[in-house]
Amino acid sequence: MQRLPVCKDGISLDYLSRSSCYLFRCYSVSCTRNLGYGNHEITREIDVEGLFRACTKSEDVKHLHALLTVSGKAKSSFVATRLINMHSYFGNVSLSRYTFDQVLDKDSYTWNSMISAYVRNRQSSKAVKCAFEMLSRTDVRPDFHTFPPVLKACSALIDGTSLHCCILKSGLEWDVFVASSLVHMYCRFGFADRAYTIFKDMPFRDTGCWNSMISGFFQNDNAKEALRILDDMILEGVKMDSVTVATMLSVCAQLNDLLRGMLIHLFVIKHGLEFNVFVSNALINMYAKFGELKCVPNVFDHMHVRDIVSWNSIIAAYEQNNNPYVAIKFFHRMQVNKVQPDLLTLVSLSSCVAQMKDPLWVKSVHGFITRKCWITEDIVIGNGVIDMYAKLGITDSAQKVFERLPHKDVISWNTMITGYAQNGLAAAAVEVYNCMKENKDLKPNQGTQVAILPAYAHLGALRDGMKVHSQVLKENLELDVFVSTCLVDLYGKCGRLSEAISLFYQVSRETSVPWNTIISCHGLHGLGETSLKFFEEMLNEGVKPDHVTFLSLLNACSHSGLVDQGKWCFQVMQQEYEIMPTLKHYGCMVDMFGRAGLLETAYNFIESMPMKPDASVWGALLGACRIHGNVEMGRKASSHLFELDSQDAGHYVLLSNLYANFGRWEGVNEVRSLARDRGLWKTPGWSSIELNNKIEVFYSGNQSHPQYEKILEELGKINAKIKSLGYTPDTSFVLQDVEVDEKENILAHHSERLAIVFGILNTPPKTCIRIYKNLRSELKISIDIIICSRRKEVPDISSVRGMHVQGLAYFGAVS
DNA sequence: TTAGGGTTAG
Repeated sequence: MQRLPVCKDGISLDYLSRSSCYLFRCYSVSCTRNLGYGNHEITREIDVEGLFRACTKSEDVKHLHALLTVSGKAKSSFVATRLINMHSYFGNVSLSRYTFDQVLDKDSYTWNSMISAYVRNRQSSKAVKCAFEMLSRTDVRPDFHTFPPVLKACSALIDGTSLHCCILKSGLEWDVFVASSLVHMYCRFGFADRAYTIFKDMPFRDTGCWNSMISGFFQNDNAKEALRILDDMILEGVKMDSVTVATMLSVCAQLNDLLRGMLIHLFVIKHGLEFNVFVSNALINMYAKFGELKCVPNVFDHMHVRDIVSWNSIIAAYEQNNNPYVAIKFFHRMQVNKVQPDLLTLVSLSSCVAQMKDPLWVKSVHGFITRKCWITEDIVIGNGVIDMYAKLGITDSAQKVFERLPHKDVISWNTMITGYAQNGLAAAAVEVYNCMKENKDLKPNQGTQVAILPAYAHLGALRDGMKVHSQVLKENLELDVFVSTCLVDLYGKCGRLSEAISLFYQVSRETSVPWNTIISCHGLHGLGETSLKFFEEMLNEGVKPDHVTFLSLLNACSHSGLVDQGKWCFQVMQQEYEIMPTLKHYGCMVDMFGRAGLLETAYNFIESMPMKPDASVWGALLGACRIHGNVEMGRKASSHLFELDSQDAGHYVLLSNLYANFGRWEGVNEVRSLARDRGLWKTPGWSSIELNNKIEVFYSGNQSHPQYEKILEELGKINAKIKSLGYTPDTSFVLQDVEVDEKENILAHHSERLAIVFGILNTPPKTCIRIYKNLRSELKISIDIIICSRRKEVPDISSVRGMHVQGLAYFGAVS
């Protein structure tokens, strides 16, 4: 229905053609009766006109087509042209072509209609091909109607410029429709200046032409110039119409000018344009971009006619403002209204599912998209599905969809890299990034940098991260707030806090995100006081903290033993900023009390929680029990943990370690066999070091490294040396029931030691050696270790940022 | 009879 021109403004087709409808029904009945005798005939063309108007669905046209074929009328150019149009309105473009091919005396109307039929059904290349076929003929001439639709359809500029030549030859370039279409086409290919030259020289400009130029500048990211053209338009006394208004609403969104947008909304109401479906859709989009969700349902509910774009817009409005549940409600309403979702509906829907993290929705959404074959049709939806799987943590499905994409663009790669990085699989993210760099047709962009930098930060791969930094500087992206925040995070996590701070002060600090980053990385390195100072500065600059800010602060307090300050943060968050604590906030509090040895307080705190504590909360308590050696409390925490999440090997390891510390080996064996029965094994610990652009990974006891013998020899020497300096190994870290000698041996061959020695062997003296260890990832710190035993320097501990205390203890740096 | 310019995307 919506495709029919009479429905353009939402007027019912039935209303317009009630009389014709009656005629069509009578005619059909009489034809069906007479078909066997072959004595019926449509006599007057005016009857055909009425019959076409009576067609309300695809079947009507097919029926009428059959009748006209029987009567021999379908081949006449007059009737065929209408059939071509009617079939194309209902999306049956192949039937349009069939009708077209049957006509012997094709006139310009027939050709123009066929071209428009292709354009109407988005078959651009066929439209252009058909136009060139027409131009090559001598029996028909192109006219004012020929070029506008073809220019709209030009899928490559080469077609556009050759068509421009044809237009010049035919002398049609001053027709206002033709020239406007040229303006539109050149703008579409990014040649706004060329379009403007044509526009300027036009002897007469109608509103449509001004609209083409305004939208042209807007689409070329030049909203300011679009605004200037609008001013010129008003100066020349040309009135804004619904198209101008719809375009200008998008321009306001791009210019970040809500006030102007609202003034246009007033204009819309004053001039009765609010019932135009395009204008209302544009209003919804504008308010959504400004996050003004209050205005959105008002506009939507007042619409008389809603099309698929209206539904998509309101769904996207809530989806983009992190309100997936309301978005889904509108999706259900759309289904109740029997509006079929299209590709863009599903793009928004997959993002909603990603936000809701609802595994039940994932399969039905992916299944629906697959049935429609949309993944092969459009890259955006493929990227959406990858993102959906990645956000739910199902990275292997994301990878499968990614591999099967027929064409991958930069965003597909960025989405895959981000997907791995955000699921803690930084090494996989780096692998994808390296593959991407091998593809010479792809140019990594700002999104790529934002995707890979957190992965490097997570791995502690400072050198690789710095390479990205140099790329950022080359491309003048250092002022981009997303990129620079990632760089602050990278330098911060890798212990280069002074660099992080100087970068931080170069960034725009209007939102909480850069503040959260700088607070968090100081917290990670045990500089909780500094984190609190940054928080104070943030408040002084008038930036509103969010739940992440408080998470970073609580983490900082926890790592620095600032219990009172942590309690203060927890209180301020709720009372002053009305942020309800989540499980993560509770987890941080428990961790903070636990680390400070306040195990009873931590336990009581859990008991007082208004929600059911999850595995991370009990895990924090268990971790604290392990540090402070409280077996009884540890058992309590474990029983809750095993009940909540019996599949996480880490919980078993923690409890087993706790028993081991007290020499309660029967407890150790019990827990270990429990874990084995459930098919759980401890994640092997590994350490890595970056050397000569290569990351070397070491596992404890792994003898496969080519330098293993050399490393072992050097390690023996160092161990002997530090022992002679008075270092006693803390064998309580060895959680196996073996003799003390053997415990020392195990300790001496921990993966981080192997990596450090490899570093010593392969770098010149006084080089800073940076080790990354996977099992301490909850601290997310890189380990700066100064090897004092070899360098004969006593490190000033306060200057060694990002120091891994346990690592330093190994080599006697702290006694 | 046939035509241009507008709204939704990661």
